[in-house]
Amino acid sequence: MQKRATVHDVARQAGVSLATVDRVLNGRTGVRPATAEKVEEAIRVLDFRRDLSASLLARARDLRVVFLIPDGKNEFMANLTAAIARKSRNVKAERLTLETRHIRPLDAEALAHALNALEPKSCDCAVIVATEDQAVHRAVDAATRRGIAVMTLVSDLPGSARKLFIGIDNVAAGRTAASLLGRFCQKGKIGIIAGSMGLRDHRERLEGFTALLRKEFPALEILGPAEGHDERSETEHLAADLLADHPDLSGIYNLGAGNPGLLAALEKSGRAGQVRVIAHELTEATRSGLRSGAIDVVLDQNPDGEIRAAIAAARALALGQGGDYHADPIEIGIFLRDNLR
Amino acid sequence: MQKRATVHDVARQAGVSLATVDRVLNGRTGVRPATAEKVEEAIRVLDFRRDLSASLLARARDLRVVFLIPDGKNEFMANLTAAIARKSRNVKAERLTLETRHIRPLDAEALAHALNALEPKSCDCAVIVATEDQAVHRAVDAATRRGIAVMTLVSDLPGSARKLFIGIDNVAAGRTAASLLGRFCQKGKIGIIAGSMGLRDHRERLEGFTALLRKEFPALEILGPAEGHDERSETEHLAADLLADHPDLSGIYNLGAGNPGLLAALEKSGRAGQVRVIAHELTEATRSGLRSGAIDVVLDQNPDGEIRAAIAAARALALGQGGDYHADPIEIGIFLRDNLR
DNA sequence: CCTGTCTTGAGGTACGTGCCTCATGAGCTA
DNA sequence: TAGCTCATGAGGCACGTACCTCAAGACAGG
Repeated sequence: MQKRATVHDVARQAGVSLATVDRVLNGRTGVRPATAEKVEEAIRVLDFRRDLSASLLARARDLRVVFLIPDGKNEFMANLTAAIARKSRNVKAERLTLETRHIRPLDAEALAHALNALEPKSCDCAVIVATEDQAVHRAVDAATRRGIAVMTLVSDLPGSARKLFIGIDNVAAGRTAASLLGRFCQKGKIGIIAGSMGLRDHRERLEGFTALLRKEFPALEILGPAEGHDERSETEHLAADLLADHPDLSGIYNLGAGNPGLLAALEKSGRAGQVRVIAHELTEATRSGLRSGAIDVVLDQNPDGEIRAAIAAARALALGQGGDYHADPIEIGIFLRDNLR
Repeated sequence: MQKRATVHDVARQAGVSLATVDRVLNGRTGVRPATAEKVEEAIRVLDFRRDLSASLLARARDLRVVFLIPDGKNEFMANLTAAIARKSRNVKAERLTLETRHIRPLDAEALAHALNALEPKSCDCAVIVATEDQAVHRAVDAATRRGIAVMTLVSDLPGSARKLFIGIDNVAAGRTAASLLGRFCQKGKIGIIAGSMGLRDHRERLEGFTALLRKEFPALEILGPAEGHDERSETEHLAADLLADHPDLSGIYNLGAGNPGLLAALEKSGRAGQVRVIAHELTEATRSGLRSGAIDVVLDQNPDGEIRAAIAAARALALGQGGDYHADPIEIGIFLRDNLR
């Protein structure tokens, strides 16, 4: 078995000193491009990889990962925060520090401001739930230039300098919902409730859902989407109207939040368990809906898995060779009453 | 923020020397029980945790994890092996070495022999796909006594000294299959095909499936289980007979392997796409079945996730304080054509 | 008392990298 | 040529743990 190459080997191979290798590896100034190229060539030849253990040990400080998570009553975001706190305990022994900062939901300015406030001295990697906005876009690029690796979580910011997106394929999630609901319902109408068409993930789910349902189950009539703004009472009204106006309603797909409202409407209509319902994210509300039979299927993002992936990526990105990291994709969790965890 | 306690702090707190702390931490001989207890008390008081980075760095050798995987034509096991190889590249930089050794399938003696051959000098942790057998049981216990942490993968060995089981809840998987198939099929007969009732995971799936189907969907009639011994041709015959004998067959649950045979039978009968089919494990065969519509749902164990969990556990178990490690549970992956990865 | 065994202390080196200082030399400008 | 900047080399300390040697003390049995 081949022994791993060390910085010493790289220095020898490149014909330079340890100090120069160190300068190149850690992006310090004072190296001629030609010399840097020699070092990089040696790294390639030897397939050198920085030893993570030694690297973390030698740094005085831990690897710091800062999560910028929307605040508020959104239970899914609270689950994310809880998942971070859980992981935080386990990674203490691995020289990792996780920090969560809460941002006002949908406040792009606040998010950009928080990003700009991060200093590379106290933050190696930022993980944000992105809002699609120019100010955020600029803040991501600026942070990247300062040497902070930025990753997007749940909601992506394509085109920016973010190193990685961690989240599910929302178009596929929509298709999956349609595929299940189509098999569940032979005929009748399917009502769609969304949070807001201003949200990228909601748009993508809707797109996947309607495209597949139209193509594969043309017998089913699509109603909506109605926008409940992820709000309990508003969602309840929408669902109540759907149920009242359409006695032949056979399914509901709620691709946003506001599930407590949906459940209340189902309960009051007396048709819970008769109408097939698919919702998103395992929460207190959706779990109890699954148990009671009011909800048939919940599609979930698996916050723990996402946090785990973010941490793994942070380790690789902050200390690794950079570009070539490829994360395991986050799978869409599908939960029935019978495989609730 | 509190600075992490080091071995020096432990020594001071316990009123002993560094050497003694080292002896206790690494299980060396020559420490009186009373002294060891003082050290352990200090560890508890300070909440000391061995620094993984430094620990791995100081050891001359890497942390070695050996996987004992059944050989043969089983595509799922091949996927496991491939997942190990994939991970192996990524963990090189983290002072981890993964090794796969192949064992003749269902050969308990061979498995026990391989376990007994492992030396603690060259193996910190063994991961086995357990066969339920006394010899294996004894070999697991013996390896544990030699200082090798043993974990079971996919198939458990309850009652042995194995530190952890990594795999899905097979009873829940069976329930999930029943829950879906019940919603898909309004009436008619459901055929069950198993590999072998001698396999623990197959028994558990069957148990979960039949219990839930009887309770929640009493209108559906259960046929079987028939045993196809995870074999292509045998499974094909069973499926062909089911289809021929029961024109009102509305669903099939294959809880074992042998899916190529099942697909062939469906194809020849001309009823692919009309009979609802649920199978296990994403493989070449089941993927193509999902794409063609012959299979509706595949329940999957997620080999990559299992290997990831095994590695995380190995790190924690081989170097950690031991007992208090708790792994994330492996989720049952549910795949339709529309969320195939 | 002596001899042997067991327990404990003291101190060192090593692992691979990060980060620091200081010296040296090359190349430039005035 | 003197004075300057920049590129590079040389070397050392530090991080926290593993593992080694050697010596000293405790305590036993004879």
